[in-house]
Amino acid sequence: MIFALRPSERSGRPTLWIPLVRRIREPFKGLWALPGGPLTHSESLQDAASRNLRETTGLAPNYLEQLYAFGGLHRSPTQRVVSIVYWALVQPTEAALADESENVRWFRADRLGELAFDHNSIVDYALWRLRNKMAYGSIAYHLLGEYFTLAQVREVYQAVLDRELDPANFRRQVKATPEIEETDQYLQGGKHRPPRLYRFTGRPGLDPDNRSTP
Amino acid sequence: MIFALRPSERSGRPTLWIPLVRRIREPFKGLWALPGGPLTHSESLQDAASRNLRETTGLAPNYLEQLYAFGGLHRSPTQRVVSIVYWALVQPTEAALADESENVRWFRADRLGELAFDHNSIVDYALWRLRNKMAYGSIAYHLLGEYFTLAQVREVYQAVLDRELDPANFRRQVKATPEIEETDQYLQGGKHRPPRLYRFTGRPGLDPDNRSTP
DNA sequence: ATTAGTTCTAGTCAATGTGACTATAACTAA
DNA sequence: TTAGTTATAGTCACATTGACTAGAACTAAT
Repeated sequence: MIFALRPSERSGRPTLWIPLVRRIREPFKGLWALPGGPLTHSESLQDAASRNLRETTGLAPNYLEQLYAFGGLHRSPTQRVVSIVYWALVQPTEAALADESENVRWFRADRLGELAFDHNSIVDYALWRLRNKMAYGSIAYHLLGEYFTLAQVREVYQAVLDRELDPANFRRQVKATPEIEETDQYLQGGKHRPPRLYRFTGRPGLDPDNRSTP
Repeated sequence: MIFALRPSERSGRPTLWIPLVRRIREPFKGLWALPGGPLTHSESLQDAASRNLRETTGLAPNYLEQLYAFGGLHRSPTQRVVSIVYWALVQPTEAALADESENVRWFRADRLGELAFDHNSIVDYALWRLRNKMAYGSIAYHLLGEYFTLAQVREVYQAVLDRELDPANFRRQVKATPEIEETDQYLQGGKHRPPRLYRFTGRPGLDPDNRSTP
C-alpha cells in the first residue's frame, strides 16, 4: 500500500491519500482493493512488492518497507491466501505520475468505504504504524520532495497525527535533528515572508532487508 | 525464535538464552538452527508458530509476536524458502520445562556460533527489535514470573540492553508506569532487606493478529 | 509611500523528566 | 552488637517541552 500527500479537496491542506484498484473479478468484484500480486520464484519479497506496484499503478516509491504478513484462515472466501504486505511513501512529484484510470484511483486514507478482503484492517494497521514511526523516526521527509520548508514538514505531521502543532516549538525540534540540513535557498511566491528551504540527509534503513542485502 | 532468561554460567546474573535445534539432514546437516516448520492449510500463521514451537521444543510461550517475513532468493541452497518468523518470550518456570536433548539445546543469545541458513542475521534482527521494544514498551515483564521485585526487572533490562542502570532512578521510572501494581508481599530469603513484590497488569496486544481476531 | 495582513523566526518562562548522587531503612550473618 | 548488603527515599543540576510573546520580512491594498 502506498501513501502520498495530496491537497484536500476543501481546505487545500495536505492530507494522506492511497491508490486503490478496482476488482474486476470475483470475489469482491467491483469493490476497491489494495494493489498487489503474486510472488514469483525469481524475485525477493521487496522486489516483488516493487514490481507489483509498478505494474498496477505505475509508481516507483523511494521508500518501501515490509508492513506485516497477514495469514488468517478466512481472508479470502475462495482460498487460503497469505499476503506479505509492504508499504511505501512517495513524494508528490512521483505521486502525480501515477496511472489513474477507471480502475485505479486515489482515495483519502481516512475516508475509505468498504474494501475487498480484510484490506480495511490492513489500512488501519498501516496508519497506526505510520503514526508511530512519525512520532519517533524521521520518516515524514519521504513524503516530501528534496527541498522543503519547515512549515511543510509541520503540515505532514499535522495531517498524519491529526492535530495542530505549535509552529515555533515544532521548528525548534526539527532544527535539533542533525539529519536536517539548512540550505541557502528561500521559497518565493507566498504572500508573506519567504521561508528558508531545508534538505533531508538521512537514510531510511532499519529493516533486515535494507541492512544485510548480500 | 524463543527468548528466555537464564542465569549466566559464571556470574549467575540473568542473561538471554534461546533454544536451537540441530539439523539432522542436509542442507547444513549438523549445524544448529532456529526451531521451525511448515505452515498447513488449516491454521493461522500464529497458530502454526505455536504448534511448531511446541512440537520441536515443548514450549508454550505466553508472548508470541510476528517478527518479520524473510524471503531472499538464496536463503536455502536447495530451494526457494519464505520464512515468516515469530518470536516469543517465556517465563523462567516455563523455560525450565523445555525438552532438552542431544538435538535441542539452550544457547546464550549473544554467544552463538555459525547457524544454518541466514539464522544468524535473523537472531541479530530479533535482538535489535527486542532492545528497541524494551526501551519503550512494557515487554520485559513477559520474561519474568507473575510476581517480581524491581531489582529483577532491572536485571532484565541490564541483560538485554547490556549496560548498568542506576537502581534508584530505574525504580523511579518503573513505579511511574501505571501497569505495575504493588503487592503486600515481600521476597524473603536474601541476606539483606527483603524487597517488595510487584505484579504486571498490562496486556501485550499491538499486532494486528492480536487486535482483530474474529 | 504607507499600512495592514500574513507567516517566519527567535526568544522567554514554567513545568516536567532525567542522570548522578547521598542518605537512611531493613534485613542476614558473623 | 556489628558489619555487610540491598531496598528505598530524596536532592540537585541539567535538558526537554508546551505555552506564549515579539520582532522580522515579505505581499497586497490603500
